[in-house]
Amino acid sequence: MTSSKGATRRGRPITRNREHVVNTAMNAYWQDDNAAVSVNAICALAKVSKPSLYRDFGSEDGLTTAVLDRYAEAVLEPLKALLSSPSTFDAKLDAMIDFASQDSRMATGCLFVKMRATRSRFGPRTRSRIAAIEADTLEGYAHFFRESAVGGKKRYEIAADLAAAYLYEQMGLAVSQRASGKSPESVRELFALALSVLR
Amino acid sequence: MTSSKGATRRGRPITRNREHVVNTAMNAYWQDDNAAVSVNAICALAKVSKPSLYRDFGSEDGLTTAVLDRYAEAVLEPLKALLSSPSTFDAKLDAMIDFASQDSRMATGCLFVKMRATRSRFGPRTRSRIAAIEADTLEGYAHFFRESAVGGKKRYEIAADLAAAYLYEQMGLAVSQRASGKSPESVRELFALALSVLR
DNA sequence: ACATATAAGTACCAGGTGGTACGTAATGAC
DNA sequence: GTCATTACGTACCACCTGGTACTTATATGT
Repeated sequence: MTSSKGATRRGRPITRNREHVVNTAMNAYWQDDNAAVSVNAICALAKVSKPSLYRDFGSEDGLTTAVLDRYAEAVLEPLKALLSSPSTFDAKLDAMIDFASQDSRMATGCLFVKMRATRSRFGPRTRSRIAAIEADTLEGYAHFFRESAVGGKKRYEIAADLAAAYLYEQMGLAVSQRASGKSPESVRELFALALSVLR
Repeated sequence: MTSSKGATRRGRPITRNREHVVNTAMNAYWQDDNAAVSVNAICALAKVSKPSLYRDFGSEDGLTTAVLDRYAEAVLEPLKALLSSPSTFDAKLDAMIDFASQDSRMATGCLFVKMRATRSRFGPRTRSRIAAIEADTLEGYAHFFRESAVGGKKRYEIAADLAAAYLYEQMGLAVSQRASGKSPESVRELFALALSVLR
C-alpha cells in the first residue's frame, strides 16, 4: 500500500522493519525486573545493528516513545474499553480486579506503570507521553465514576476525581505487586479490599 | 573510647570518618529522584577519594547496606515505636496518616521504599537487608492489629496478617506519592480513604 | 634522625553506555 | 555493464561505571 504507484523503489531492499524492533523492545522492557534495558541489549535481541535502530527511531527516547505508544494501543486501550462496556458498576470494578490480579498480560506487571516509576530514566518525549497517558487514564476513570453516579444504582458521596485518583493509584499498586512476584491470590485479596471503599 | 589505653595509635591520623560518608550517601540516595546515585557522585559529595570509601565499606553493596541500616535506625525505628505508644487504635492510624502525608522526613519519600522499588540495582547484602526490614515491618504491623483485636474497642473480622500487608502496601504507596511530588493534602486524602477500610 | 605504621589520594583498569562516521552490499534505471 | 540510490553493519567515539595498584603524606616508636 505504501508504494502502489508505478515508480518502484530504488536501492537495497529493507530487511528489518520497525514493528519487529518495537515488539522486541517492548517485551524486553516489559519482562525485565529493572527497566534498565540498554539499546545494545535490544539490538542483540532484535538482531538489528545499532545504526539501523537509530535510523528508525533517532534516539533511545524515540524508541521508548514508540514502545510506549505500542503498549498503550495493545494493552491500555482494551482495558479502557472495558470501562465503557455495557455492564454494571460493580461488574466493572470486578473486571478491573480480575485484570490486575489474574490476567496473563499483567503477569510481569504493567509496562506503563514500570516506565512511570522509572520515568527519570527516559527522555523528554517519553516522559511527556507518560504524563499524557496518565492524564487520559485519570479522565477515563473520572468519566466512569461520573456516569455511574447519574445512571448507577447508588449515588457517589465522594468526588469522581478523588475516586478516579484512588482507582488509578490502587491499580498501579496491584500490578506492581504482580511484577514483584506476589501471588495473584494475594494481589486480588489486597486489591479487592482497597476497592471495597468505592462500592 | 576506641583508644583509651596507653598504646597510642601509630601512623597518619584519620581525617574522614564513616559516619560522614554514610550520612552524605543517605541524603543523596534519599533526595534523588532516581536511586541511580553513583559511588563517584557520593565521593564527590562527601569529598572523599574512592579508595577511602572502598576501604571503609568494601564495595558499593557495603555502602548501601550501611546507608540502609542508618536509615532504619534514624527513621524506621521511631515510626515503629509509634505503634507501641500508649494510645488508641484510631489515633495510631491517624498518626500513620500524619507521618506519611505531612511529616517532613517523608517530603522526598521513604528511602526504604525507594530502595525496595529498585532493589535489583543493589548487591546481595543490601537486598537481604531490605527483605529483613520488610519482614520485620510486616510483623510489627501484624502485632499491632493482633493487639488491637484483643484489647481494642472492636474486634477484627479481617485477619491481622492481611491487615498488616494492606497497611504496609498503602504506606508504601503514600510515601511514593510524596516522593513523586504529589501534594501532602492529596496524599492524605487518598491514604485516609484507603485506611478507612481498617476502621 | 630514622624506620615503621597507617591513611590518604592520583591515576589507572576493564567493561558498559548512548551514539555515529564510513565503507559495503544490493537493488533499479539507463 | 555501469551508475546512482538506498539499506545495512563494522568499528569506532567520548563518557561513565564499579573497583584497585601504587605513590605520597603524616603520624609514632626507638
